Amino acid sequence: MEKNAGSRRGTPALLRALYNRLFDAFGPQGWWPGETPFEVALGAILTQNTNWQNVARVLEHLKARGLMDPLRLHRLPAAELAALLRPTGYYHLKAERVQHFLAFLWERAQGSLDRLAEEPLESLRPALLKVKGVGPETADSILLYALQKPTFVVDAYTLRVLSRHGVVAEKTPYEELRRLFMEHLPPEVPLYQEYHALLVGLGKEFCRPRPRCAGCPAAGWP
DNA sequence: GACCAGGCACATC
DNA sequence: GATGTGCATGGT
Repeated sequence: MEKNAGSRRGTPALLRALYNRLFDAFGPQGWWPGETPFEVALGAILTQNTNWQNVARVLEHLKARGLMDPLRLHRLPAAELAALLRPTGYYHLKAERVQHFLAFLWERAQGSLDRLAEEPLESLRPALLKVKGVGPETADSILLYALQKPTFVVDAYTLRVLSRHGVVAEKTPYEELRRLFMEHLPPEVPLYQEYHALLVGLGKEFCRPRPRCAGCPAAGWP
């Protein structure tokens, strides 16, 4: 157990303090980039282990081609879809994963993210996690940002920031880190969205693999 | 040319 | 259950 997580009593205050400091440093992030829930969900799959700039380029291209649409993408042959996804890397794999998600979306909600959002988080999250190619981070990103469900998104930045500051161990499992936030913060969608976005903002700018945390505004926290 | 980027599934021990 | 590996492009 790390130095701060050891005393659970102080954790809500720690998480609040970090949030406040990040918000002061970076301001509101207004995440996730994307005009529609479908675009957000697609972006969540495409950005797996991939630079967002590459994803953004593909999303714009899809929009320009009139393909930012569940039905049209669903009808696209796998090879054609893969070719469109090429700049995001792992493109054969991602084409399959997008098709699995689309199949799920049609089977479960007739292709409508609005209809999917009618389901409660408790049944939707396990269902999403059964879709091949949708792991916990992708599922939570779709739930929080596309479907407005109060679930916390953990990603590489979340773990790196919190472990560098001694809040958790470096190899803390996904579900444990998610639980840490959800047990100690009120289940508010805007708070969860903003917090995750701020952690990514901090991570991208200051908490990179190396050099370690040069000039980080959260230095000295808590 | 090496390293990195908003993971995930699968094989192996 | 923990660890290693394949998947791949584009920016720095």
